[in-house]
Amino acid sequence: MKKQTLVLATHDDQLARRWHALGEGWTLVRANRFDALPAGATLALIDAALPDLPAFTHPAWAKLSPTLRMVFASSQPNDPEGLAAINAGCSGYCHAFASAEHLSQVLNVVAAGELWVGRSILARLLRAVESRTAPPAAPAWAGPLTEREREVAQRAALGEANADIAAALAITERTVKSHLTSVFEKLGVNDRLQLALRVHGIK
Amino acid sequence: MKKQTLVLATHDDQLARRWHALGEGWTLVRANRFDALPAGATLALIDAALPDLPAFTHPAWAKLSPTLRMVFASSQPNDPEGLAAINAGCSGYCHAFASAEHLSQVLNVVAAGELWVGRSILARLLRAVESRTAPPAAPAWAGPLTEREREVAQRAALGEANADIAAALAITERTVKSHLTSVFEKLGVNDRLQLALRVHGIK
DNA sequence: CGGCGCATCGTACTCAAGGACAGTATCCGG
DNA sequence: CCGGATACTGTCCTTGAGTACGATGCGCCG
Repeated sequence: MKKQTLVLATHDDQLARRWHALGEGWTLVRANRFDALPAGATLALIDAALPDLPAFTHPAWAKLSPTLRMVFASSQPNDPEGLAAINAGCSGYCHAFASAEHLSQVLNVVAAGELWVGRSILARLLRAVESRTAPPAAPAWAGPLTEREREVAQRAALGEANADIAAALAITERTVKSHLTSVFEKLGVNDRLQLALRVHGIK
Repeated sequence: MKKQTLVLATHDDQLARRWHALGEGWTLVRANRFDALPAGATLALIDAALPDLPAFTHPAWAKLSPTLRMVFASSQPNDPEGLAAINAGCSGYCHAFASAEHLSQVLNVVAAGELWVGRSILARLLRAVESRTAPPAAPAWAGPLTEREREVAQRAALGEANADIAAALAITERTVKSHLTSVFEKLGVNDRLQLALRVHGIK
């Protein structure tokens, strides 16, 4: 297997020496600045402390990400920064002073085209989706509601007028209002807008 | 480095032979059933097609996960199953017939205490949080709105009454209505509920 | 059987929302 | 200097939403 070129992008000589320790398996190239990333490179380990590092929202990241697989290394990793890095197009996020074994593993994974994020971030991601993949199975808001009330609430929460709901369910507008009154009371809200926010998980 | 024991849990002999190919680096042990997982094992590759596999919600998973690092291997991987597996306590999720190199990588990562999920699931996770962390950064809905209109729209979308918004912004309720009228017109909606759905990314 | 929950429908009332029509003041760029 | 955008305010009016105070019919369970 031919050695792949790995760009070590850091301004910190000490860190650079440390990173050079993971020498086997890679053709190492040093870059002192973000601007100095070699054009043809395909894999880079990027120090969060680089002086000229652009903000994650800067288009430079989007420009690089399609061709360059970037691992963002922070000396003080934290979840928000990690998420931002991944969102910016980085393929990995880890501790800058991690062990050579760990860094190698991260780089191997990323070089293989996968993404790497740590336990902590993954756990946070899972928690985030959990709360939005679970609802469809068990609509938490519909706890004490009856079947009919749920139908009406669902439609009201999507912005349908009472008259439309009545027509759709083949009942009177009066009945729709009746159901909604029950729904409001049971869910402890005052109007259909509050209901909508509740149903859709806002507030 | 002492070889770690890896349990290959599958009922499928063909798959078992295939998995035995990743022999180096592990002490391989075969298990034919979920019930037959060795008590002291610390790492297991589990076939999704196991006949006696309990549902992910079954307590058996929670009982195993603290001591046993499980990689769930499906012959037809899909995101929902992957998410369920991770939520059930598995440390990894991958394709059952993936290459030996790929499986080794997954197992190494998991053995190191990290979690492994594929690009696809990770991307889905990112999208899920993106939509709840990004909005503050780039409110797409506020395209043609003026600064003041945005403030009013934001509050209205959270269910505040016109009078409350007026009080909060130290203006007249009439002015709030005026701004909202502009907002409705610009966003092509009819009332504050539609506005709320738009602002919060529903519809 | 009698109570209870659920779904349905009626009339009447109050009120916030939103639109119609209009006016004043500021600031900025051609 | 004037047109245009923005912010702010006013009055009048219509309408939908929500509530109050009812009523009827049905199925279920003790």
